[in-house]
Amino acid sequence: MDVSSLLDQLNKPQRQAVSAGMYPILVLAGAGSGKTRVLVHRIAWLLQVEHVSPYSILAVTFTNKAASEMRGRISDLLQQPPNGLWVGTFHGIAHRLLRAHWQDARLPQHFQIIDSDDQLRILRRLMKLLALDKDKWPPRKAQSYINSRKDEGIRPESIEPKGDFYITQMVKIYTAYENACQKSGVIDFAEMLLRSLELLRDNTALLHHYQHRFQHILIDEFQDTNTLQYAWLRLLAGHYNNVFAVGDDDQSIYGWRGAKIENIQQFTEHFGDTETIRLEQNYRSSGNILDAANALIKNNTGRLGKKLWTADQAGHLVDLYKAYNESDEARYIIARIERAKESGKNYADIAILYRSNAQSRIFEMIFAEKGIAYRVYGGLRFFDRAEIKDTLSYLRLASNRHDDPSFERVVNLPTRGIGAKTVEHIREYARAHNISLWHSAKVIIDAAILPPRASNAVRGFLKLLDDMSTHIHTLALHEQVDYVIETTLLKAHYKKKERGEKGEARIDNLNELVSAAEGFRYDPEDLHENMDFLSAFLAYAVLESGESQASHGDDCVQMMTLHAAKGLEFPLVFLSGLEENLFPHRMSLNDTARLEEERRLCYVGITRAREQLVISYAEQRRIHGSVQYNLASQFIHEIPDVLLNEIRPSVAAYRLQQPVRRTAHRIARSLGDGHQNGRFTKGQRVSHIQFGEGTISDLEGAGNYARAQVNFDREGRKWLVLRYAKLKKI
DNA sequence: CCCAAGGTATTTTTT
DNA sequence: ATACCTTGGG
Repeated sequence: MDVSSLLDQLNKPQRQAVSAGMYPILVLAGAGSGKTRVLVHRIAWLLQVEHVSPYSILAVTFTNKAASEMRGRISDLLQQPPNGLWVGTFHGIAHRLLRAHWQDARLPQHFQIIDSDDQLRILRRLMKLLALDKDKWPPRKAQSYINSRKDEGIRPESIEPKGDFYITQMVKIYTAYENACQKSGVIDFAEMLLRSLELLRDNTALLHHYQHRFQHILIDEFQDTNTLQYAWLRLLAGHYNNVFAVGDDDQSIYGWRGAKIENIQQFTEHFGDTETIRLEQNYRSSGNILDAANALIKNNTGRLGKKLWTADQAGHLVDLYKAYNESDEARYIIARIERAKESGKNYADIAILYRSNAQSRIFEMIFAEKGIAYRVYGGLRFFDRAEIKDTLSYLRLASNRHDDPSFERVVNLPTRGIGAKTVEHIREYARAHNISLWHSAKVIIDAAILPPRASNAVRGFLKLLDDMSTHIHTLALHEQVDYVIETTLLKAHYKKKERGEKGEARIDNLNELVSAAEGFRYDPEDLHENMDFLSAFLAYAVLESGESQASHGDDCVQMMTLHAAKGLEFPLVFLSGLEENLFPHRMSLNDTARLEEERRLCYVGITRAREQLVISYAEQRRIHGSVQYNLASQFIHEIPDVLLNEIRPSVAAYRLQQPVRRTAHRIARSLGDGHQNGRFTKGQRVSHIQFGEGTISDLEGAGNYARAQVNFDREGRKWLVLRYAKLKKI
């Protein structure tokens, strides 16, 4: 391919980025500015102009979807698949490294990946073992503690509790958890990255090999990297330092799960001689929408700075609808969707975005009422379903019998007379001898420790596993899956246990799993990486269980959270629920950094719209069962009035049907605004029969739903429903 | 072993 | 409101 044609299709800064020299480059790519295009063209440039071997290029993304999109677009541009080129997610690449070097990574050859669900199960069990009261020590807290430490690259050995009891406990749990995983030959998501970082760090020869191999490293969505991923990149890029990072600090919305916006903000400092290129021309949204986005994001501090512009028309103003309540909001939006459909838009071109998942409900109800097709993104994914995970657990045991989490999951599923007591015996023995549950069960049977009935049941289970592994080897993957579903009686179990729709859905899913196995092809690049077909499928199931992001299919209205909307675009976008306490979320109101992340989230939302953006908020909204009265979001006020078209609500009939609520609304509002509620005010000292004395720190709701948040001297903060709490003023 | 009742928490989510 | 989980009884 000739050089000019590669650059011809690009604008000036894009060209500059694609054809930049061999040094660290940061591309600040605004929303809709063609960042994937730049990445793909950069790779083509390296291959065709710089004559870099595909073998020495590594491209890293966060999601499987982004990775496959990139792969597809590279193939399209080159008109052939780029063999030898590594394109994958952080986890996918780490996984590949670990498979290739399992011994150096101190892993069993058939190690398995566990998801956060499995992780939590393990922790629950371990914490029970450590005799920790689960009310005082919630396993979820331990889980997030462990994951956060791993994301920071910290092992338990290097944590110094310094007398802090809480940290001492967490370290104890972290250590026990690590041992348990190691013993079972399983690794969690964060472990995958940490383990591969350590693999490289501790093996000079390996490190040099990969540092020399990957002369060019490209990263997408750089603003989302966490400490560990960043360290991993720096280590791997350490020799050539040819890092090509693409990202947008204004779209960093994953700080709450460890992403460090500082990584992009400090790129220049960390990598020394770098070049920063800004892609500011937007090819997506019309002028007014962009102006609104720019005006909003201007309120954030510490930005790297960037101003989107478009050659496009100003287009429509941003519509703003002030709804009476959430139902009014939903009806208005859906009425507009119907109108848009009539004037020729497809449902699939329309998205409703919201801050939290619970907001989708009211829309769903009205869509159902009107018979309009819709799709909600971000539900339970296929491979996360219980019946699928049950089946996979059997398959995992067939592949690695020491996989304790899987053993625990299916040892008595379907019920086969192995009760809690028996399992406890097996666990006890396993613990005492530091062996896996499967091994323990085997020994226990031979030693005839258990009562005969339990013993027989366990023997039956072990035999099932044995038969399974011997039979399975001669079968094709989908036959293996089918074999397991049938011989373990899982299918029969679901058929019997859950009659009706739910059970049928489960059976369908099991059949679907067989089809998935049948259609499963694995990357030939993995063939030599110590992977058999089954292992590859199991890894795929955990690692790429995805498809929770939008894909257009049937013509239906798209509904999703703002987080799920990142990277997507729609001609018509409804941004709903712009109220204080909801968006920005109440949890983020008191912290500047978090508030700024909410603002970036809003920025992401606005920039999803191509032609028309409609923002809405409700004066009152039912949240957690009680009515709240929120002010319009501060973000609305940050958009200049000249860009907004405020829509006068028509006095709809249903409004008039609810005069009682309206009165209640007025009363509550007058009370709520003064931060008082009936007899109580903020700051009032009160006493409670059970919790003792405290100070009221917040009030909300009205009538029977009125609640007060009380900061108790002994018990801490609690929300109490005034009607029941019987608080006494002091 | 299963079911019902009661208690509790309820932002965002990929791998 | 509601979904999820725990716990207690049959």
